[in-house]
Amino acid sequence: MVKDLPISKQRNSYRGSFMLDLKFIRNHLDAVKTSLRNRGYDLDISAFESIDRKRREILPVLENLRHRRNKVSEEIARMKREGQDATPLISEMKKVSQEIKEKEAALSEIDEQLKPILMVIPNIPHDSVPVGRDETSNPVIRTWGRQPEMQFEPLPHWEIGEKLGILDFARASKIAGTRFALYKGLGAKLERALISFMLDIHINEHGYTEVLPPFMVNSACMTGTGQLPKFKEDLFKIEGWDFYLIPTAEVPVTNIHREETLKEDDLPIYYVSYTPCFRSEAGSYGKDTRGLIRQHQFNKVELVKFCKPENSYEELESLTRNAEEILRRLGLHYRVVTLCTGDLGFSAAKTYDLEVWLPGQKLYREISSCSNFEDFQARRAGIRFKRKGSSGTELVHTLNGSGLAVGRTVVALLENYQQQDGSVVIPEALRPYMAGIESIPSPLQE
RNA sequence: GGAGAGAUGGCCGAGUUGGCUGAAGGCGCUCGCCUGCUAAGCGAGUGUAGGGUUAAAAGCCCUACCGAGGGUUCGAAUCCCUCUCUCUCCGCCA
Repeated sequence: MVKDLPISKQRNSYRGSFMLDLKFIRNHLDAVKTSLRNRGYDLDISAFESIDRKRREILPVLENLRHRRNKVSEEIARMKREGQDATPLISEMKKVSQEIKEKEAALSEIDEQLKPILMVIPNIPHDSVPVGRDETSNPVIRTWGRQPEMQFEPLPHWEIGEKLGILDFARASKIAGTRFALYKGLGAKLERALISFMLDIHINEHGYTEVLPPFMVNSACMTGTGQLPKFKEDLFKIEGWDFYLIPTAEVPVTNIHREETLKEDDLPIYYVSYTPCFRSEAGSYGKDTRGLIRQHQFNKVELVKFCKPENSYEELESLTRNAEEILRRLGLHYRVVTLCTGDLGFSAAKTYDLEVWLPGQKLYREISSCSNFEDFQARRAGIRFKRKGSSGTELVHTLNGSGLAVGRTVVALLENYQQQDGSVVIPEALRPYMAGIESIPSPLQE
């Protein structure tokens, strides 16, 4: 548990860390360029280098001028105290001051050019990430369970849900529009049961601390986790405010420790958080238009970790296992794939997707995405830690993964547990959360 | 929405007739000493980031940072402006 964390307040969000990023790119230019090309990003080296060079020319000059100013100001103070005439020095310093102002303006202009370049460079994939162009190159690394055998033609979940009277898409679109759902009766209860079920397992068995964050965040948070500035179109923004609806709990939860320096003993930190998620789904017009798969608003239970760099890859494995555990308890057949370089998200260094089997649609569908961001988000958000007995600080590594997407879990349950008579069996593990009922009965049975 | 108060180092808390304060003092923490345990006591140290020096590190030098941004000035934690946040009272409200 974290207690009384000091908040370092002196920086303006990415200024201090901004430099580290710069130095790394400068020192590993070719390697950076190559790994970014693997994920389809073209880094303009010459533009970067010329701006960086200008910056490094100005900085020492500016610092020397400031040094001079500091020294002479001391001298002026001394002379005045001793009743001497400091007028000549003062007038000389006027010129120096003017020069400092000019250099400062030049430097900040350079920073303004550099910042947008740096902020849109994606993370560098981990060595273990397979090189590939798109999702067709994602290797399956393991599979659990098997496809259920059905003696009838399975229906897609939207038909099941509407027949059972637990999902109402028509009225949802009257209330809000397309890509929204209205859950009713046992449908609403099922969604709520899954949230509690997932939270309880992660809290009680996997050691996560539950948090319930704001569902709107400011732009500093969105920049910290990497949604801004590049993916503004995917977000819902509150008009007239610096508030965005969160697209995932990753954003508020990772930003819990923005601009903080944690103690070594605090790490690792595990958080689990239920939140609704809001996504514009810009650019996915006509895709998954039916059912619960792709909604503007959906529920998700999210796992978030902060850890020391040397542990982050084993933490990724255990986080992924924690997410898988939910599917296993629910008896849902799934597979785990590693995202290849071309399919990797902007901020991630490595990602495993859990894909659940959907018999109604006869395909595997992403239900969880578990990523290690290494220090990418920590650098942007200024999340550090201090090792015992050593001076200086280091960036933490951050990870997160869905544990699980709740709406898609409902989809999987409806499609995998549908019966010939139209009812849907509730898996045993979930029954305590459903007031003990064993199935959602078909209206025809009553 | 109206009226006030405030934001300083890990914490508490000085510093507001601008100058030698990166920042008194206390607490905490670290190391050493002392005390046959514990407590107390004594001494020293104790921010972050960037740049330079170095083969590297240590060390040393420089710069920046007293909520954020801008301004005045030879010089600002100290003066002015804007913003953010926190707190108190009144009103309103789930």
